[in-house]
Amino acid sequence: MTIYDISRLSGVSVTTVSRVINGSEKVSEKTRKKVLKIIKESGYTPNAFARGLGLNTMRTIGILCVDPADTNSCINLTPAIGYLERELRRNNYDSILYCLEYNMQGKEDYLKMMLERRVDAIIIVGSFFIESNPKNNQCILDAAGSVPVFLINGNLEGENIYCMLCDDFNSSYMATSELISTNVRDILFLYTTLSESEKRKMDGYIAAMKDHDLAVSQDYIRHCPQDVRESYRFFESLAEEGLKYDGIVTCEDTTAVSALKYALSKGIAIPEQLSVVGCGNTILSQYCYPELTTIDGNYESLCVSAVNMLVRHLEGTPAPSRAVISSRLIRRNTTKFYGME
Amino acid sequence: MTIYDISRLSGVSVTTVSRVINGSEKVSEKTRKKVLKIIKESGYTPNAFARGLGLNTMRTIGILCVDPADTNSCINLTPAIGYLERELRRNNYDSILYCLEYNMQGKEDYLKMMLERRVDAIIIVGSFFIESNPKNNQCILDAAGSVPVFLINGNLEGENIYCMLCDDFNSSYMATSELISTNVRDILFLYTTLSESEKRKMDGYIAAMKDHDLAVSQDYIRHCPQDVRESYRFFESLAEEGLKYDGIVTCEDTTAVSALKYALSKGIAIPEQLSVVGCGNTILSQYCYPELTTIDGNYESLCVSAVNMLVRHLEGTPAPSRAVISSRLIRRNTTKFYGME
DNA sequence: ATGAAAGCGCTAACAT
DNA sequence: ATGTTAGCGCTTTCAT
Repeated sequence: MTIYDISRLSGVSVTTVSRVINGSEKVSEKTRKKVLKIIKESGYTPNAFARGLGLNTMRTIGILCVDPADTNSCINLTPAIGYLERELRRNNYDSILYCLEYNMQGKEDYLKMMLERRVDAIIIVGSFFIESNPKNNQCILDAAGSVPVFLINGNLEGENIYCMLCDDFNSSYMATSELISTNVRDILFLYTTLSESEKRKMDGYIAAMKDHDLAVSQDYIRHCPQDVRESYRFFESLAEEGLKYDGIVTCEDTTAVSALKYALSKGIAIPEQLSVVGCGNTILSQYCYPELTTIDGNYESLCVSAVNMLVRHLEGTPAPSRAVISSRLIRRNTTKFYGME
Repeated sequence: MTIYDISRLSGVSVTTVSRVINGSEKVSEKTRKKVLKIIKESGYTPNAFARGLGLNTMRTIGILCVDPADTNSCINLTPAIGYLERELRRNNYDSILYCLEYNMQGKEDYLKMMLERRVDAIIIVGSFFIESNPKNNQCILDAAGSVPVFLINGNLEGENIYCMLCDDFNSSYMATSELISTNVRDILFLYTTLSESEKRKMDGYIAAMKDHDLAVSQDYIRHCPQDVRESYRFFESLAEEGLKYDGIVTCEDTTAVSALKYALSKGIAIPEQLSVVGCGNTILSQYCYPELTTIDGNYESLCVSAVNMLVRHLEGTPAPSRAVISSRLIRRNTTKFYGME
C-alpha cells in the first residue's frame, strides 16, 4: 500500500494525499475527509524510509552511553537514558542507543556509525567520554562537523558542541561543608575513576576544607575501588594503616554504601562516629541502612535542558552552548543534624 | 557526495561502486582499490535512507520497555536494555527505545509508532506488558501481523510471537525450599504487582510449601508496597498484627532489602531470627547489609536467546517460538546454611 | 485547491 | 567484470 494506491482509490493526486497526511492547510475539507477515510480503511501508513530520503531526516537521535548492564559502570547515569528518551519522544524524535563498556572501547566507531545512520544529533551521556588526552576527543569534534553534539555532564569546547554541566565542584563543596558544620573534621574524600567530573568534585572538597581553615592532606584523598568486595578490603586496609577519620565524602553512592556496610559490620555508629555523604541520589541511597545523605546531581534537569537545546538548535533557533545545573544536598540519616553532638 | 559522484570520480558505474561498498566478489581487485581510494579521499558514506528505501529495512529493532528512570519500576529489567543492545549490535542491528511509564499508558501507540518507523522486529521487555485481559494484548497480536515480536519474560500465544521465559515458578520454589531446608517454617511470600511473572512465583512458593507438608495460609501471602517508606510501614503493620514469621520469600530484591532495613532497625538478627530471599540479583542485593541471598533470573541468557531467535527468524531460518531459561539461587548472608541452627 | 513531474540516493535485474 | 536502467515511495516545485 503506497501513496499512489491511496491517490488512485480516492481519485486525487498523490500531491494532495501527501498534503492531507502532512496536515497542509491547502486542502478542501471535503477532499481531506475523503482521503482520510480511504487511508483509514486501507490501513495505510506512509513509508518512513521514503520520507527520510526526501526530507533527509528520520528524526532520530544517537545516544552514546555506558552499558546499563555493566556493573562496573556508574549507576547514576542509567536513569538519564530514560529521561532523554522521554523528552526526545515528546518532541517526536526516536532514540537509538549506542552502549559502550566502561572501558570506552570503540567510542570512535560508534560515532561513525551514528553519522552513517544519519542521526540528526548526538547525545553523549557521562563525563568519562571526554578524555584528558585531546587526541581521544578528536572524534567528537569531527562528529560535531556533521551534526550537533550534546554532552550530558561533559565539558568540551568546540564548534557545534553543547555542554550540560552538573555543578560537581559545588556538590562536593556542599557535602564537605555540611560535614564540617556538624563538627566532623577528619574527612576522607573518596574517588573511583578520577574522571573530569570526579576531578571537579575533588576540587570542591579541597576548597571547602580550605575555606573552613582545615588542613588538606593527601592521606585523606583516596582512590576506592568500585567493586563491593574490593572496597570492603579497602576500608580494612585503611584501618590497618591506622588512619583516623570521622567523615567521608564520596563521588558515588556505591562507594558511600560500601563504607556503610563496613561500618555496620564493625559496629561503627553512623552518624555518631562516622558521617557519610554519597553522590547521585541513586536507588542505593534509599535502600541502604541507614538511609544515605547524598548529593542529587539533578540529572533530570540536565537531560531536559539538553533536549530543549537540541530541539531549538535543530529548529534553527539559536541556543546557548552551555548550561550548568545546580545540584542539591539530600539530608538523610548518615549525617548529623546541625547542632547535634 | 553521492554514489554518482564516486562513480564519476573513479570512472566506473554506480553499480560497481555499489558492489564495492557492499563487498561483492564480482569486482576486480584493481577496480576495488581505485574505488575504495576515492571513497576514502572524499569521505563519502552511503545514504542510509536511500538504502533503507531500496532494501525496505534499516536494520532497526524497536524495544518496548519500562522507563529506566521510573523509580517505581522493577529495576531487574534495566540491565536487559544493555544486554539487548549489545547483542543486537553484534548482529548489526540498531536499537530504538520506546520507554513506558510503569502504568503502561500508551503501549498501543508505541507499538504503532514502531511499525510506522518500519522496525524489523519488536522486543518487549517485561511480563507486565502482557495483561490478563486479552483485549489489552490485542495490539501485540496485531503488531505481530507485521513484524515478529519477541517477549522477554512474557507469555503470549500467537502467530509470529516468540516467548523467552524466566522459570519464575522454579525461582520461588527454590527460594522457599532453601528456607525450609534450613528449618525455617513460617515463610512469608511477598508480591508487589501480581504480574503474570509474580503469579507464577506465587505458585512456586505454594508448591514448595505443599511438597514439604507445610500448611499454606493466605495470611502469609501478602502484597507489599514498592515504595521504601511504605514498605517499612507495611512491616510495622505486620508486627502490630502479631504475625509470626521467620522467613521471607519476595518477588523483587527491593522488597527483600526493605525487610532487611526493617529488621536492622528493630534489632532482628539476620539470618538467625529471620531469613530472607530476594529475587533479581540486582545491584541492591550486593550493596545491602547483610548481602542478600537472591534468585538470579538469568536475564542475560534470556536476552541473548531472544536476539539469537530474532536474527535466525529474520534470516529466514526457522527458530523455536519459545524458550525457558532456568534461574539459580545465589546464596549470600541473609539465609542460614544447611545444618546451621 | 489541485496536479504533473522531477528529484532524493541507493540496489538489483538484466544486458553485455 | 562492468554498465544501463528501472524501481523504492515519498516531498516539493511549478503550473494551472
